[in-house]
Amino acid sequence: MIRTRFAPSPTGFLHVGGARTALFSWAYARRHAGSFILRVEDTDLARSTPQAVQAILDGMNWLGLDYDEGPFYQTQRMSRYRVVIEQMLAAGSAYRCYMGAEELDQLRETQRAQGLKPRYDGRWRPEPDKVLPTPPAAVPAVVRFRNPAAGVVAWDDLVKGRIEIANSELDDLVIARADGSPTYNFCVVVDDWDMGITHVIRGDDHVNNTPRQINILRALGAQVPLYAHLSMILGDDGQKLSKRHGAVSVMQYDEAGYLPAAVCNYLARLGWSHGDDEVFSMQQFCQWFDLDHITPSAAQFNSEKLNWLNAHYLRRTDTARLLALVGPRLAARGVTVTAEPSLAAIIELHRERVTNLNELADVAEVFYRDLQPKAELLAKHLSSETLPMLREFAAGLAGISWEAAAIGALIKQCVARHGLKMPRLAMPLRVLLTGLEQTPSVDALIAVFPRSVVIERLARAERVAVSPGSPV
RNA sequence: GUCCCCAUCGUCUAGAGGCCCAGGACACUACCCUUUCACGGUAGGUACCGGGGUUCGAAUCCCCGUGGGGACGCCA
Repeated sequence: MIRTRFAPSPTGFLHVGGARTALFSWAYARRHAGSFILRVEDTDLARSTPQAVQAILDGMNWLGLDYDEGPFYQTQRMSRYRVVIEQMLAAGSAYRCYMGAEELDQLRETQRAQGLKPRYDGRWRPEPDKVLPTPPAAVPAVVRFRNPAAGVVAWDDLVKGRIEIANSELDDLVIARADGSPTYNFCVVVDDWDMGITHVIRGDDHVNNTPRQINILRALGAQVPLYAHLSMILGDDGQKLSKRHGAVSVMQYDEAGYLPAAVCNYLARLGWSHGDDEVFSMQQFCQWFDLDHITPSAAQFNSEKLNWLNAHYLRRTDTARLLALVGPRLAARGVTVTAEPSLAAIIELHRERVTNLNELADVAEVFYRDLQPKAELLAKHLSSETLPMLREFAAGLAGISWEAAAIGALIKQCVARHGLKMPRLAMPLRVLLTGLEQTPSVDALIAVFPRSVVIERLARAERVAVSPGSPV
């Protein structure tokens, strides 16, 4: 039985890197009919917040990443960690260290100055023939793990291949602070062990923690899980994703009008591939996903490709669903959606032309709110040549049946009678009706509006025409 | 500084010794479609970081270099 986990620390929102890690862990469990566990690593009381926990939950929910167990909170497992620490102390795989924090800082500084890797020097580490100093009464002890002194720790990383690190590179890490609280690397080990995690899929910033964790796991007599370290995701500019470099919450993609399916699909293809397949459902992804075919190198986020994918998904989403998605967005903007013109018809007409839900809302807004065309656009498309044709068209509107075909016929008629090309009429119509130069074909566009609104908006041509300084 | 990791078009990637003078996708350019803009269609340019090996043969294996990244906390 395969068991994977996603273990974020709630110190901020769920960003794309975390989301991708969660997605891969989730997909791997789904692929193998295993369990996906959510564990909140909140041992840093100072930085963890309930809002951040909620933000992570929201993000996962939006993406559709459901978990089978959890969320577990490390802060609720403190008694368990304490028990394990006592066991290790008793077994001799951990020991108390009375070296103060300043003393440690000093040591590290000296080592660094000498060009050495800063490490604890093992002065309180018990050895067979070693005489330990007398514990100072006033200094509270930390507990350190007694890391093996010799040999190498190695594992076959499922993404990066075999990684070996000499134990001599590792020092005896603190597993319990002076106040008795357990530290990160230790909690992870106990949790992964207790929760029976078989595959640890996480960011490759944890590669350096892995040998330490393996050593502790071994000291505990626990089964060592398999590890897969995912390389990081870089921002659009190739820079590391950070708050100032556009690291955004996945929920911001929701706000920006992206579909979760598109974001998932995009994230899935970032660092993972299945031949030439680019567009696939989450269901398909879960059938295909495996840990081979994951790239070991870092990937740069590409918003343009995400946009393309989103547009693609938008085109495939049925109108009813889009209606439910766009409606609230319009409401949030204070736009009242009325029966006429029909929002469904507006969406139908524009769904192939936009890349996100907000653009769909933007264009819908034009129908429900009378946005004034810009003077320069009117000046550009209205002329003494087109004005009579426009009048004739507006007049003709009253007597035809209200459908795109009839409207189109009227347009062709007017254009032909004046011996002009189609755009000479289509462009002023677009601008007068929507304030935009780019719209779907005008006949279809007009058919969506109520007849009265069209006539009213076309009347604007007259007002422009009489104003002084117009090119008419 | 020490240790670890990474390296194919601008970007995401295919590629697990011959199928590759390197394939797909986004982006880009041109053309077609066309009532504008998209969509769609067709065509096109652009890449194996460098140097040494190994081999009949290397994008693929090995070594060195270079570049990038990560880690060295009583943070996670």
